[in-house]
Amino acid sequence: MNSMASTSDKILDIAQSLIVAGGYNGFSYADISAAIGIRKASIHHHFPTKAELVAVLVDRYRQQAEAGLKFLQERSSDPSEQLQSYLGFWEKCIRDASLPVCVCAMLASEMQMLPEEVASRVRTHFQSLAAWLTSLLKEGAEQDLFRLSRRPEDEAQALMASVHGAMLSARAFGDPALFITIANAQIAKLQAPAR
Amino acid sequence: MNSMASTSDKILDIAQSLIVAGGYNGFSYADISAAIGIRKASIHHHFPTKAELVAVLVDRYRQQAEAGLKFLQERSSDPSEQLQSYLGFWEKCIRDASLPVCVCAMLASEMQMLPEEVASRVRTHFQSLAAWLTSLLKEGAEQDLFRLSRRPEDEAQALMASVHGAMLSARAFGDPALFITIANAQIAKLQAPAR
DNA sequence: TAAATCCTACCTACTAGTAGGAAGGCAAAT
DNA sequence: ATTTGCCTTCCTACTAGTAGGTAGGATTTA
Repeated sequence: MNSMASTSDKILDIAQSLIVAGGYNGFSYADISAAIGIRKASIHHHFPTKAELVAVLVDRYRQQAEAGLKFLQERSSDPSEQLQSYLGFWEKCIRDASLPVCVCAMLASEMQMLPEEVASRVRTHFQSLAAWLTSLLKEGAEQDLFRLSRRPEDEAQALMASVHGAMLSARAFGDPALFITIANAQIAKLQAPAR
Repeated sequence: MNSMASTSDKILDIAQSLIVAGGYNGFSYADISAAIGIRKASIHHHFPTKAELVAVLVDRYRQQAEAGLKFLQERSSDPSEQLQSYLGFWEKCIRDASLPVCVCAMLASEMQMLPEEVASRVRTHFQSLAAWLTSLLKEGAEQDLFRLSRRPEDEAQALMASVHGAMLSARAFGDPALFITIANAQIAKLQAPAR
């Protein structure tokens, strides 16, 4: 499966795992070169500059994310279930360390020194995720599954922040289980107010 | 005031502002050198290695943070007020860009490739902040100011995650106001369930 | 044959870190 | 009082290694 992946995809795969480990400044072409057994210059053939590489990487990540969210929407019409699936996805990624943190969350922390072509794409991902969560909360509120104490837009921002913060805490404490603990506490706040 | 600060303090000040901008791998001795008009070798005199520099920096940051939190506790016995002051402090830091994000939150994102002497200190800060928030929430719950839907420890983790995530979102969107919007939404969830 | 892919070999700029000396402050010995 | 010597601070000059990136040739694929 990995052996028949194209070289450029392999490059992006490795780059992504290096970015989630150490951010934009935490990896080099030499690192990728060593990881997939290809020379530095060959990587430059596929991605002339580092900024371009990461820009393409974020585009690919955003596409995958949007496809994934769309899939969740289509699989279940229950907003509560969709939210559970979304958080379950991340729980799995964090538990098996396949993607211990959102690529864009990682890059967002370095926003101030990111090349503009990367920064703008990270912003776009944040916007699209916020929009997805907003419509999810809106629907959930209409179906009386969630009780919102703020505008759906603001609640979505709060939820997104919780998820990103939970990833950070899980990483800081070296405890993957902490992610779902925090996420569940947040869900409880969305559902509890009724009782 | 800055002119009578010791050289090593000036080094730490600059290093801190560089770290919150771009993380551990986002600054170099040359950057500090250029910023305070001292040679690279002189910085190595004060802090032999980069890991040592950042370790001392985190120690200083943690001391300042703990002193600040203690001060908030002493200034007001009202947990609700203490929480407001804590969030107000960060709102100001983010608004005037003096400290747009917690140093340890920044470093935590790079946890996996941090020197152990730095990583352990970052963990310690997270623990001490979580402990402070836990006792704050516990007190608030006893005084019927907060309604907790989970153990105080878990609620504290959720709150801390929200704060860190809010910092990240404010940065990603380039909108300092977003921090307090998210923070207020979180406070509302702590207070609202009663009605 | 032509394009895509990957290579060797190289570039300049920068990385953290070191060796060793100059300048100044300070305190004890003269 | 002045000299001696130590200590701190900062310097110039340098190291080995790494950063992103390039030129141009070889090999593979269509």
